[in-house]
Amino acid sequence: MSDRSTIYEVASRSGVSTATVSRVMRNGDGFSPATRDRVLAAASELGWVPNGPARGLASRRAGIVGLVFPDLGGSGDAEEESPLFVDEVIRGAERAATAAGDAVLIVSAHQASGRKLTYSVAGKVDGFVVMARSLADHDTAALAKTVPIVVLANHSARHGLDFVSADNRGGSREVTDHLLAVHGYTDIAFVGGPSRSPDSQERFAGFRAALSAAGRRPPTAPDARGNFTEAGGRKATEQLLASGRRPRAIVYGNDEMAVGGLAALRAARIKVPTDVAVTGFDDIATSRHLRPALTTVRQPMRDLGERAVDLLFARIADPTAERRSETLPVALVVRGSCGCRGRGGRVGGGTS
Amino acid sequence: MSDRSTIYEVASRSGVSTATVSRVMRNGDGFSPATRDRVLAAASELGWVPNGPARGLASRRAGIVGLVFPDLGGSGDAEEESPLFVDEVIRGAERAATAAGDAVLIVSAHQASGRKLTYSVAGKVDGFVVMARSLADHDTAALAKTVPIVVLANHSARHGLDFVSADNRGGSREVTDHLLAVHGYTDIAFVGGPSRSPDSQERFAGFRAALSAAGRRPPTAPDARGNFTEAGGRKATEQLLASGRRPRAIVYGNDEMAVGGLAALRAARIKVPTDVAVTGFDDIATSRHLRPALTTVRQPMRDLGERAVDLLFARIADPTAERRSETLPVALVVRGSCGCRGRGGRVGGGTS
DNA sequence: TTGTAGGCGTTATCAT
DNA sequence: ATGATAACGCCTACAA
Repeated sequence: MSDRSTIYEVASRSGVSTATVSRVMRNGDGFSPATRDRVLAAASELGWVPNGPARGLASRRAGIVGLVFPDLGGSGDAEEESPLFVDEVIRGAERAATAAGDAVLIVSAHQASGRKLTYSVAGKVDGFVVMARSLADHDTAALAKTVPIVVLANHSARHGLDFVSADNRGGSREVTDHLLAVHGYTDIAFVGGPSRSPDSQERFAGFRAALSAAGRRPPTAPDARGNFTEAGGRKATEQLLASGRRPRAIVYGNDEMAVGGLAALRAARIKVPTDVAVTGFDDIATSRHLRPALTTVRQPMRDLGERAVDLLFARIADPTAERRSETLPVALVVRGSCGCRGRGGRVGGGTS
Repeated sequence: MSDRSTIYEVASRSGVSTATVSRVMRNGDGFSPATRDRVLAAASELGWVPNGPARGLASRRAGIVGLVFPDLGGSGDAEEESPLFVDEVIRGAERAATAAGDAVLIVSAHQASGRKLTYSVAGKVDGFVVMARSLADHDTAALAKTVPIVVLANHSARHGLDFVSADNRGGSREVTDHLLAVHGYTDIAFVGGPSRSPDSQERFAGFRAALSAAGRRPPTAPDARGNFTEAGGRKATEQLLASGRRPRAIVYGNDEMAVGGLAALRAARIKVPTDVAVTGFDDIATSRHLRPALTTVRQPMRDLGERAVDLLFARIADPTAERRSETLPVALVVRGSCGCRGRGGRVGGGTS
């Protein structure tokens, strides 16, 4: 009730040594079924569970992996970034960690507090999965000197860190191809995310690749940019329209911006997809409820989290192994905003 | 690089004792600025951070709080429950914990694996915040015998556990009042959630209270029930219509079901809000993008997480203190689905 | 302001 | 199959 009991009490209560209790609690072998039952019974009666810290200290493994994700500026009412993405990744990570008997410690990082905040928990985990844009590059690098790390983003190749990412480029190319090939649209605008965002860069690259492959000359820069938020997408679209541009289709860097874009287009009395087709990237929950429903690209968010944790475990197991990375396939989700009829489901597989 | 250094190395490298290094790392006082700098420099050079487990063992505090949330059946494509709620709570908890220098460990619990899963991490944390419907009641009770717990749900009063919840009853009563007083609707149906869900029960109670206060005789049971999912809401609505009932308004137990309901009504060629008004509960992200946008009740999800963690800290600090509980106010969010014009924002405050 | 030393509750190594 | 018994890395009185 008050003071938690220890392995000693459980040991004496069940008439065995602490070593045996330890063995039983670790599900290993080296004890008879009878002994096992006695120990478990004693533990249960005392409401005892092995002390994590003591365990971690002795075994040199906390049994906890940390997940650093970008702080979604909870202050205002403006959704700074798609929360869904983060949450799904968290779930995937939790699943993979649990499967391996570990737990997940979450850390929200505001770019600023990055270093300090992260160090305060670095000692509590066996390693970190660091999501893109949660830490400044140099902070990530510094952190990597203290504990094993796997980055969840496109780049970081230059940092020599393990990483896993979605095939942003391939997905972007796929939607663009769809617009080009299936609908025959040729004048397509691209509304990108932050210029420094690797994801944003990759998606633009995919857009360009599709255009090039179709024999068209791709632009050297996005027609407009937003910060991956709904408001940003609206503003970027307004600018695009204000500049006099009237593309037949607009490829947005992500769903949230597409949502904002849809609002801007509606305000400008431009019909979607009749006058202009629209596509996004991410497939957030809202997308299928819009009208027209948004044609977009779905990322395997859960899988991203899982794979990142798996790579982390591998890295922890062998700190000197060669650098590894994985790119997960994405899937085109065709709905109404591109001009296709009905609310069709996913189409095609991913890219490698 | 390979083996992590210890406090001893940092101590000798900076020419002080381990006690002093410890003091510096805990941000306490009792050391000169010069010493502080030397220690920090040494630590930085060695890439050293205090070993969490060792620290936890010695101080008897892991510096970690656990958050148990319901497993959102990641298997199928059906969203079993509003993920937003869980995620926002997680964020709130993370914030409160961080503010106190602690970290948050997340644990997804499938009703089944509840006991086992949870015990495997019970030793790693100083206490748990257990979200509603993540653990069976008896598992929660059992867990509470091992570590301090705060429940995030309406009931649990009977278990004598601390808890924090949103004012489900008040919010439900408020939307219903709105339908009654502002719109003058009298024939209002209620589509509830799982009968065993405390949230569901409270919301129905609020619905009844509003009706009673308006001099109408409230039903003894919801007109239909769903499992808080979109599919469930659709099905429940179809049943309602199939039974021949044609209410002037439908109050749904949550937003997801309202979304499904909207689809069912559309399929039945029943116009919202012209023919029938609709309201939800939760204010999920999708709600404001629907058309008509959904009138609903917003819960202070983030705050719920924060308060729960705060209560947990208090409980950890004083295990023998009296039981405490808190009910947080909710806010009515009036949009188009109830019949109000435009996309008005929030209205009124909460209830106590 | 700083140092000394015992102990925190397990795990893991060696025995038996 | 089961026991002794050193670590494990840090905190925290207690001293100085």
